[in-house]
Amino acid sequence: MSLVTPVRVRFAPSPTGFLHVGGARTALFNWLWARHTGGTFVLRIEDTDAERSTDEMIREILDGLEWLGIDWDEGPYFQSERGERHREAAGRLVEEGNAYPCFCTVEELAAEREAAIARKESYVYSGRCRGIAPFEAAERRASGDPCTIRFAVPAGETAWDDVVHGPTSFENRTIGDFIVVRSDGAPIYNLAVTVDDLDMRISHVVRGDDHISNTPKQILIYHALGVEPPVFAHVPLILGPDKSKLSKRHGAVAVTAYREQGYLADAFVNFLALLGWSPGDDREVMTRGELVEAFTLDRITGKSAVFDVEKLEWLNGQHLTQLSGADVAEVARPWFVRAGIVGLEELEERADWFEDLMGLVKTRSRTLHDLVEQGRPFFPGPVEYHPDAIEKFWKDPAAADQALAVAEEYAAAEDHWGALEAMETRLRSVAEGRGVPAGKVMQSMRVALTGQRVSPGIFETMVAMGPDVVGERLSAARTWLARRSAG
RNA sequence: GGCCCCAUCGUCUAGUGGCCUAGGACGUAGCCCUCUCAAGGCUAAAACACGGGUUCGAAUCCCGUUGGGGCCA
Repeated sequence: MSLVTPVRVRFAPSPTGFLHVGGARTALFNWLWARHTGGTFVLRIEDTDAERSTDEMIREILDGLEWLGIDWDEGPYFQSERGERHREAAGRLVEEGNAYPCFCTVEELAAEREAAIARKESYVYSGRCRGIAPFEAAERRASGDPCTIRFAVPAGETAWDDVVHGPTSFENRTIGDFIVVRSDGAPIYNLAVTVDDLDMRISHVVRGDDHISNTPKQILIYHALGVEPPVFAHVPLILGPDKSKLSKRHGAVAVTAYREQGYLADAFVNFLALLGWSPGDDREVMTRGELVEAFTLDRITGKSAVFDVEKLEWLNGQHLTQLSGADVAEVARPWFVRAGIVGLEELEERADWFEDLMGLVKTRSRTLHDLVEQGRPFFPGPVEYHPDAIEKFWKDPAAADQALAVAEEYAAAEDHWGALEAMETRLRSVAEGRGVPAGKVMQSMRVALTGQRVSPGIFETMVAMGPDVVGERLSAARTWLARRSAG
């Protein structure tokens, strides 16, 4: 990799769809490389397909990038505004004999194709319009004869040293004279991309594997334009669980769907980075800074990777656990508000309490949804007893009630809220005095207080709820149990 | 169909000729911890697609086969 030329990379999505997982990873790799090298990350919107491109999709893409924390240094540039440059380049290609007008009609081309198929050969354009003399071509164009502009592919081979795949080459005869400008004057993708990358002084083109077959054409254009092509790195695709290209069939298409599902941007970025890349040591849970520091293009794998949601969940849990209570509170706050559990003002008033609460529930949660469900019972209001919890700890209502009677007696007498060890010692002695196993008391309390079978330690739970709520919930639980045995 | 890419546990990967009786992670199973569940710790099952070469030696290099994927048609 050249140390002389500054690193300039780009992400060039076409706004015909959302920012999907594959696109996000391509963007991420470019971004990581730019940040790692102190280079420049350019954003370019390839909106030349006017019919399918929408402003809505542009907003969606920018929204997705923003969520992931992928910021750009230049742009967004819009390819649609660069038609003039594309046509200039095409003109130069024609002038210098590297491209020529082709007057073949759709029918003629179809005939050529069918003939090739009949001969069991692969179809490439015959190149017969190449023979038309320039003056004749000019005359026909002037008279309004419709034509496309085709690139005159030379004989030989086009090769490059792909950072990911190593030496890669295509025989030029398999490429065929390809169209660079349509008959309506619109520049074709390969021309537009090449001219844009050239004008934007892109040093490394990092993009999906699906562009490999476009690369020789682009290299040919670079050479015809008299410049050295950039470095290419073709990143393998991301596959669904069935190993086909990841698509809507496999669930979420837009990366922002993962935001809604309760994943942390940092965890998602970490996960994406590990899909097709590894730091070379055994690290897996990595911060954004660590990723930037460790990222190099030559460590990208050549093999496509399956998107594994379970690993994403685990990673998210890891990131959640590593965050401080305050940081978790920061991201979790809107989730609690949106769930209708509590108002934002109240959360801000009880900021310290909420941070402590998040500290308690974060290790038990993998997503922000889990966090909400874990945190819900800590807010005032009636508790719903979860069937699983009843089944597991209140199977015998009489025994549960007996345990709760002990719990009530203990809680009423407890005056050292906050001293966890002392609280436990006391509960154990009260329970022992009543001949009820302490574990039984704690488990029954868990259901009474949270309605769930999973919660933080019972004493931490009590402290977080406070004596009043605990008292209320214990008696409510006994009433409920009594009614249940009666009915 | 043509061209191109790829091939290590179910999944993500380490591995660039000897350090590999193939390492880590997710997931799975078990154990420890324990008031529940996580987290944490320990353990187990689990892979070099196949066939030929090259080499004293191959997961690593070459060829072929098979399989998967992409692009074009």
